[in-house]
Amino acid sequence: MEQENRVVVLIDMDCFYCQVEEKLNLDLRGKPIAVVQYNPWKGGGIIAVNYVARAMGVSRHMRGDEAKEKCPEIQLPSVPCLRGKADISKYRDAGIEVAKVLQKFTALLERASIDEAYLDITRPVEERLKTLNTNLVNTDMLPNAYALGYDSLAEFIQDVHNCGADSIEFDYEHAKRLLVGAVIVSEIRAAVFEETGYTCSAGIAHNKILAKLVCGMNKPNKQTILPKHSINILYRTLSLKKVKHLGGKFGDTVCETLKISKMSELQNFTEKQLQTKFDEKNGTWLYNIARGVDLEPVQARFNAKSIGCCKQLRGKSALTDLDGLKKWLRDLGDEIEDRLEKDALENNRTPRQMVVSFTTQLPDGRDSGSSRSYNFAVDDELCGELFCSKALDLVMDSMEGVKLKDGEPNRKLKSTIKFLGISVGKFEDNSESKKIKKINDYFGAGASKDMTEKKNITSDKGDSKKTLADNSKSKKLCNGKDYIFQKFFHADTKPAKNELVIPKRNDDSTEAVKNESVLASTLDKQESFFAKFLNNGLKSKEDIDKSKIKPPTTPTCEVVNCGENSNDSDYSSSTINNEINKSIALFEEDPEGVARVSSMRELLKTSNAINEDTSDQLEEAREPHNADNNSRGKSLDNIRGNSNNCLETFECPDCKKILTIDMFETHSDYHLALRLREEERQQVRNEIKERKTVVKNEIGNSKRSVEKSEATSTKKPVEKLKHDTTSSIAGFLVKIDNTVPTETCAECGKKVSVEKFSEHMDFHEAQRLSRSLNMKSTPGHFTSNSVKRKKKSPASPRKKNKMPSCKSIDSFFKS
DNA sequence: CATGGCCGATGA
DNA sequence: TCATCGGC
Repeated sequence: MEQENRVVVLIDMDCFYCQVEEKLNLDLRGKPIAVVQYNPWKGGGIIAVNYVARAMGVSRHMRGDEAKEKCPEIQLPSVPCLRGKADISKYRDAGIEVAKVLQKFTALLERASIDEAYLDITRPVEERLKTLNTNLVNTDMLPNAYALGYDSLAEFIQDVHNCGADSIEFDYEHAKRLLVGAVIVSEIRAAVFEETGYTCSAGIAHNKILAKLVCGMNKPNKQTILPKHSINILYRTLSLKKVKHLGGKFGDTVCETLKISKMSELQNFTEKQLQTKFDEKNGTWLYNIARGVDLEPVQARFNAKSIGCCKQLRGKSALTDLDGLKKWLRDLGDEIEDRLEKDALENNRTPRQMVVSFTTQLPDGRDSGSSRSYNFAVDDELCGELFCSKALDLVMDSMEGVKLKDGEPNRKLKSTIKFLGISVGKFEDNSESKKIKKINDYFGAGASKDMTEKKNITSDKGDSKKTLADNSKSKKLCNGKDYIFQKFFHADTKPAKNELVIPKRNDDSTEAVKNESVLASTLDKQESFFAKFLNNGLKSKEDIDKSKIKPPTTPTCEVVNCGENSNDSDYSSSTINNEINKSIALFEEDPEGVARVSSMRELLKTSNAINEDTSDQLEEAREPHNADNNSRGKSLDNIRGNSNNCLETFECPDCKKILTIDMFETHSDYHLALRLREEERQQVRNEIKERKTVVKNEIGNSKRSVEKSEATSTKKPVEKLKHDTTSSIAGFLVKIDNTVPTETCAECGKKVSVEKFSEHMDFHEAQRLSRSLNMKSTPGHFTSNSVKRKKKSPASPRKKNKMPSCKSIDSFFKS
């Protein structure tokens, strides 16, 4: 699964905002429409145009009034306004709805924008190859699909069937995978349509940039394959500026300094030449992309790393006084509060930082942008009021306050503000702090004392003997580990020897606030549970052995939704990403694993395989480090080391990763979550299959098929699982027998048999974890009244020559 | 006055 | 940490 042989897909929703409006208002269907915002002035600015309206010459960059001239019957639904700003929340929600469908097909999904997502389906393709004979793939399985460089898809399929015998350049193994990928993408797009009613287009290639490039070649509601041997055909006429990252100033300088304009011309330069003309990094990037190579991995990211809102304050609305500034900061802060509230419910996370940014008019007339950040204190109440007041502080600070006039505390600002924005980011997972809180509660009164001790340690620069190893809470912490074991394995475990230090988030407000910043910086370094799993998991046994010499570093992970960053990482972020991909790949290699219900039970059986030797060696390895922690920084590192490296390790029976005991809970939940998702994916596949047969049956007997369609599509997902309830993880949720005593789950309201209750709670735990992994595990739902998909093979005139007519590739793109 | 409001990445 | 860029 080398980077060059991936199957990467870009899914792009067709004129998304228009589709959302059409779904919400049936009157708009089939009519020419454009979505506008701020309609008062010249009919508002157009932000989306549907294809009916495009055919009549309406485009973006037009005002509503212009569109009306071009197309008098055009409908102009308007983006609602909230607090004086355009409110795009309904489109955001729609985007999430779509992404949730996509996510059922692969966890390796990167949401690139509100309506776009990259999918790495390399693994699913390999899986499908085991059961699907590519020679049986035909155009009926690929409606609305195209292969670049071919006049018809059939010719490309024929090439694959012939193993590309006609052409020397033909990379059979790769083309075969793209073809199978295209079959999967057809299913994905069908599922999106079935479940949401939205159409989308897709590009299928071996990397992100190419997938993005070809996605736009056939729209709407179409998908395009880019076989390797067609890249040069594409590049011959492709403007360099159409390639992602080259659309801006950098692209301009590349074109100017090299005196080129087409992508293919970039191939005339050596890597060295490109590196000297630009810099090393850009040089190799250009060299690679000129040959269709882009190694950028698809990141597993569902949620945005930041949530922000801003407002352009042009002309008269520019801010000149303090009241205006306050008013807008309050509105922006309130919007952030609203969105954070929703985000916390959906994603179980909290931001650690806010940034306020603004632009002001300089004396010379030029605009100047600035931004200032604030890290939330532990006891900050994250509300609009706080955002507003902190933002005000930051703005005032960097603008040197208000200008005073005539003794009166006047409200004139030093310079007018033309743009204002607040955003929050650096998210931290709530489940982690909740778990920590739970453990703290378990420790009882000791927790608060521990906190003060820790504060002293972190702030006490010179004192090296106060390591965490020798304080009195060691015993209690051992009990805490037992507690974790008992909760998740319902079994007694032997008392542990090594201490487990739990980092604490909850502050004791009665304590002095002096050291708050020190504490905050300690928390800066705190990793999410999942990050710890990943970073520990990516160490092989050999690495652990090596760590006898050098204490293990614990790189933070920036791929989880918390968006952790790390400066002291030994691993590049792409390496970490690869590890995520691998762990997901491991899960995908085991589709039958669904049958094994309780990995927790299995883990219990094998949990005795604790490697005491390794842990002892690790303990030794850390000693010299402990002895040398004079500086505060070292002391902090030491705390991290203690909290992250619980010293007993074992091998996960599911994925063979070496784990530490504190990762037990998280790791088993992780596997459970992955299996659960796989089950969902299978459900989607079965649904699609079922629906296809239903459509076929419809031809023969329309009445009967309607009944069947109703029967299959209106069933609740849980009921659908009944037939294989014994082997299914989702069987946790199914009440098998009415006579069995049940208990109502406080979390989801479902009735669950008492016997299965603990497993049910585990399920919720897994769900929470799943959320923290950006992999939501909401059961698939098929609307019963959604329009059935009509299959239609593209009736394109079949030409003899394989090379396409030399129409400029640019002409495929909308301006 | 006139793409505005997003988001992510990067380099110093 | 902040400024700037790129793209939807």
